[in-house]
Order: sequence, then structure tokens, then C-alpha cells
Amino acid sequence: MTTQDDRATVGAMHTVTMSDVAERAGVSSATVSRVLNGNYPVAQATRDAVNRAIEDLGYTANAHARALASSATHSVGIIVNDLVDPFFSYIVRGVEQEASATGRLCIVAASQGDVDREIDLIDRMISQRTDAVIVVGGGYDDPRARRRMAERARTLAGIGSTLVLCGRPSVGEQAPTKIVGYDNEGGAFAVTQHLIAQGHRRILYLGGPIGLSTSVARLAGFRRAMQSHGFEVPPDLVHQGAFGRRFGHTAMGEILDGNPQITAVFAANDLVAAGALDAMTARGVRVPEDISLVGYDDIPQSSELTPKLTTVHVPLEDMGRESVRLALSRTDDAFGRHADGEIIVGTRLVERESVAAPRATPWAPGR
Amino acid sequence: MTTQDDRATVGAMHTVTMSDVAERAGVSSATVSRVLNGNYPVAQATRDAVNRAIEDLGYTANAHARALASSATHSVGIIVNDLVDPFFSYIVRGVEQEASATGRLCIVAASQGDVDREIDLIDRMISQRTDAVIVVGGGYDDPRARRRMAERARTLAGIGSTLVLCGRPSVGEQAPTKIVGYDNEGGAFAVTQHLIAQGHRRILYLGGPIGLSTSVARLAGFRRAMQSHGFEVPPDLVHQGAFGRRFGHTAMGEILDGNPQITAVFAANDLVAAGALDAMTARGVRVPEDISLVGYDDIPQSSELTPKLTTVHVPLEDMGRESVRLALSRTDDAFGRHADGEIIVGTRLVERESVAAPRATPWAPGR
DNA sequence: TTGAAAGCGCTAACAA
DNA sequence: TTGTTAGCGCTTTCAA
Repeated sequence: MTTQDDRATVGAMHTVTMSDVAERAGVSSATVSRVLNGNYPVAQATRDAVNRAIEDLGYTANAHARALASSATHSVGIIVNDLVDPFFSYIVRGVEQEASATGRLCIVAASQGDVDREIDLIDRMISQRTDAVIVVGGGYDDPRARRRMAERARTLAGIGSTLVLCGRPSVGEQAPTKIVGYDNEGGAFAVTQHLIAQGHRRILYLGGPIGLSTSVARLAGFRRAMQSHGFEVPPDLVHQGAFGRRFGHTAMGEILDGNPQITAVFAANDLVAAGALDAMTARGVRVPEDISLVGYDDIPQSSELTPKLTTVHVPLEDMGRESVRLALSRTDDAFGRHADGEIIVGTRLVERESVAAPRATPWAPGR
Repeated sequence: MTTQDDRATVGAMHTVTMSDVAERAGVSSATVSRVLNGNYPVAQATRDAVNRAIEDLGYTANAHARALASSATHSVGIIVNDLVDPFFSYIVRGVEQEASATGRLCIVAASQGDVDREIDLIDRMISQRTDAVIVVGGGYDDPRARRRMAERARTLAGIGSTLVLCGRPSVGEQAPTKIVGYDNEGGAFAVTQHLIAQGHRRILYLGGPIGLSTSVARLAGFRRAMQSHGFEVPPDLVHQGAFGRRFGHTAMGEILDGNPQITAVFAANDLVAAGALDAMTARGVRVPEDISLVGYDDIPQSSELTPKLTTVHVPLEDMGRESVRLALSRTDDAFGRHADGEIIVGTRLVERESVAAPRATPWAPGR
């Protein structure tokens, strides 16, 4: 009577299908489908019989057959650089939450920042016919990459899906994408202003891959703020490279050893800031007494550093959630004005403990 | 000639299928399938024609139709508590790497520690017919949960898939699962030994959900080490609760304020250790001068704390990779002894800076 | 309220 | 080397 017994009875292992259930319940498979989906009236007695058969047989519907017949996959795809980087993992968490709240499964893949791999992954998601494919994080402004991306956007639109660019700039007006972004340049402008207001003039800009859209925008905001106050940005005070903690640590160490005469550091993201902080602490540089430090993104760890990091808050999890909401909202452009396919989430300066007024004389190595 | 033009020509949007490609290339769809899969010889000229048609039409194979016809999904499923917790995200990263190295996509879902939800997610993965479903992290020793899990394992085995328990204890000898684990109890024993060897006697055990297998094993190792030296473990020096940073912070704070007269803390994992460290630092407790601290897992952040944390290294990413390898290795038990369905990865004590000999008189609040 | 039957888009014998 | 032909397991008209 139990599942196990029945299985044993069956003998040769044969995947249980809907018609097995139908046979056992003495109905047609169409009826089984109806009780499973609950979208058509079925007599209570029939329903019970079917459910009992399902239970007895340990039947689990085949999602692929279902997808093929109904062309509804109940899944979303998401592509990130790296699954352990908090920037991405918080966004993934948001996506997963919203997906699962709407009964969808989440296919996630890591591109490791490789453009070709990213395109390849999108193609695989297209194969999966996911309801949306969400590409996260900055991209490089390569015309070829944009073109390929735009092509994918069209293909996806063609199959009733949506390409969402989350935290990544548009790939062209023509491409049918939706966008969830935030004002990178503005946020950078704001933190820089904050530093300037405290009296800082020689500020080091540290980190971020050269050419990555996110880097470009943050650096631009930094530059604009400096220039709007008539301050120069000497080339030796702009050190780009990467977004990781290790980069922050190494680069900051080298720079400090070169006696840069700076009073503040603008790290391109919080991870870089954390690394830079390590390097400073290791050299006896006090933050913020000797040198002030700001980051970007406000990943939760930032408030757990010593000192707590002043940074720009970006609602990562929300961005993830909004990405799937936006993708799923069928803005029927066929009828009149379509709802905007773009969401710009708010960003704000979070003042904590890593910024103070500059010292009279900048910190110098060799105590 | 271009993709776009052709699409425009088609008129009403109709998903491009294999027979569209076949027609355009003037061959049968079987031939298209052959060039796509490259598993049968196809004349070069034919191959070229087909590829051109694919290109022209912007054809992307439907993975569901493929899965249905071939019963091969090229996907693996993974279920974790929380995607942003480094313990899990490193394992997910390992799984994703290995999956994608073998041409598979990765379906990931978060259970938020909810047992029912976990079972539900497994069922959804079964629906997807993933090549493996990997369940990560400690479980509660609930007979009902074990039974349900064992049932799923059987179902999965029945469809040629595998349930992998990664960092989670067996659900019974009978259940056809594979296991990737590590010696939780032994690791806990080892760090505790280390603390004892330094001279510590009053050691606080902090964190870990009560009853969660991982917690249980770590606490057991702690107890065994203490007892093997004839030391008591007073009930007020065992504070369980959760695995998060916040718990570590709050609980440690309260305990310190109660003047516990301890010389060391064994945090159930690194996150708890990090939180406890914050609480200590905030109260002017110096680690390790006043109180020593150890953690568990060796998440990368641990070596970035101040002081760097002494902890037990667990190869999280490897565990993820091994989980999919193990699941995919078709150990044909039909023919003789099957390879062991269990991998126990090595664990080791990592001595860093957070442990020292105890002070003559234990730290007490109120400076 | 239920059943019959025609696909969904692809793979895999089996023939040719 | 290629085509024909059955399905894979489900949904969804269309009838009854």
C-alpha cells in the first residue's frame, strides 16, 4: 500500500508517468492533468482518486514535458560574475526570493567576467526558455559585445522572454531590454563632495577594472566633483585595477610606501576599501585620523569594519527583486504607451566612521 | 540576409524550430539534429548548409524538447539555506564550477532553513529531472524529515539521478544517497585541544542553532576534548542560538556583561566569531591578550579580521565540486563492488593570531 | 465533468 | 550519409 511497496511491485524501474496515474485512477490522462493544474472543474470523487493514485505511485510531473506542451517554464535565469562576491550574491538572493515567490526556479551561472562566456550563458538560458534572463554587473563598452547582447535581447523578446540589464548600462535604444540601475556617477559625486566638504583635496581614487562601465561611471563622478571645486585629479592619484579585496590591499600598500601625501581614499567599492583598510592598519595608518576612507555599495560587511565604513548605499537585494518583477510585468506595449522598462533605484550616502577632517600635514611613511 | 531582415520577413512571430531550419537547409530535421549534436557523420556540405540556416534563422534549440526526447537534462540542482552566507556561497561556487565544466546548468534555490520548503524544493528539482540534487548544510535530526528525505533519494535514484548530502549527515543506511562531508566533531575536538594546550580551562562555547546536526557535532567535539582532560563544561558556558554574525555579537555582548570569567571562546563558526570579536572589541576586550577566540569553517574573511582568526579549515569550494563529481560518477553497483558513495574531505586547524595563553586573572567587565 | 486526439520540438531507431 | 517514423510526457482544444 505504501509507495515503497508499490515500487517494489512494479519490478523493472520505469519512470511513473501521467498515464500510469490515469490508469491506476481509472481516468484519462487529461483528467489527471486537470486535477494537477486545477484549472478545470473535476468531480471531487475523481479528484480524490487521482490524488490517491499520484500518492501511491509517487508520481512527480516532468517539468520538461510540461514546458514543451504549455510553453511555460516557470524559471528565470541570472548571470553574474562571481557568486561569492557580496555585490552579486545579494542581488542573486533578491532574484531567487522574487522568483520563488512567483513559483519560479532560478538558473544561475557565473561568467567570471568573461564576455564570451556571458554570451554563451545567455544562449543556454534562451535554450531553457526562461521567463527572463538577468545579466548583472558592469560591462565593457565594446561595440561587438553590445551588438551581440542586443541580438540576444531580440531573440528573447521573440520568445516572449525579457533580457534584464541589472546594474549594467543599456546596449542601445533599439534593443528590447529592461533595465534596473542606479546612479553610479551621482553616488560617486556625492561621496566625493562629502570628502571635499571635510577639507580633503588630495584624494586617491582606488580600484575598479579599467573600462568596466561601473568603474568608468564612478571615476567620472569623482572627477566631476573634484573639478566642480576646481581641484585637480593628478594621474598618479587614480589607481584602477580590480574590484576585489586583494587588489585594495596590495595596491594601497604600494601606494602608501610611495609616500603619496594623500589625506583621503575613495575606494571604487567596499571590498577594495576593506583591503585598503587592512593595508593602512598594517602600516599604522589610522583611519580616519591619518587618512579618511570611503567605499561604494554598502555591502553589510562594511558596517562591521573597524572603523565602520562611510560608503554609498546601493539596495542590492531590491535590485534583484525588481529585476524579476520588471521582467515579469507584461507591459503590453501593443496597446498604447508601455510602462517604463527601466527602474533606477535610489542610492544614498551612508556616513559612518571612516571619514574625518584631514590632518594638518598628510601622513607619511616611516612614522 | 541578416538575422534581423529574415525575422522581419517572417511576419507573425513564430518560434524558430528545427523543422524551420531543416526546410531552409533543404534537409530533414533528423539531419539538423545530427549536425547539432555531432554524434553522427554528416557530409560537410550538408553541415554547412544547416549551419547557415541556423545562423540565418537565429535558431536556438529548445532544451525542454531535447530533455524530453533524450531524457538528458544537463543540469544539477542545489539547495542551500542562504545564498549570501559565505559557507553556502563558496559551496555553490564549487558546484557551479564543476557543473559548468561538465556542460551543465545549475538550478539553485534557498530553503531559508525551512525543512518543508527544502522538501518542496527537492520535489521541484525532481520535476526538473536534474542529474543530481545537492542538499547543503546541517539538518535537524527529525525522523519524519529523514524519512521524507530518504523517499526523495529513492525517487531520484529511480530516475537515474542522485541525492547528494553535502555537509549533512546520512538520512539512513537504506537511502540511496551520496555524501560529501567532513569531520565536524574531530575538527571541534582539535581546536578545543589547541585551546586547552595553551592553558585555557574556562572556555565559552558560542553559537549554532540548537539541534542542527552541524551544531551538535561541533559541540560534541568540544565536550569530548574538555572531558578527555577532566575539565567540566558548565551549562552556563554553552550558549547556542544561531550561526550568524549578529548572534555572535549580541550573545557575546550579553555574556561579557555578566562577567563570565572566561579566558577563551569557541565560536561555532567564523561568522559567530566575527560577531563576538566585534562585541569584545567594543568593550575593550583585547583578543587574544584578554580572551582567546577560535572559529570554524575558515571562510576567507577570517584571515582578514583583526586579529586574524584561528579556526578550522573546511574546503568549501572543493566540497561543492566533489558533490557534483560524486553524483555524476556512475558507480555501476550492478557490477561488483561499487565505489564508495561517500567522500570525507580533510579538515585542519589553522593557527593564526586569535589565540594566546590565558591571563593570570580572567578578564572582567568595568575595566 | 470527462475522454479522444492532436500536437509541443526534439532524438533515435530503423531503413534506405 | 540521409530520411522516415515513432515516440518522450504533458496540455489543450473539441466533442460528448
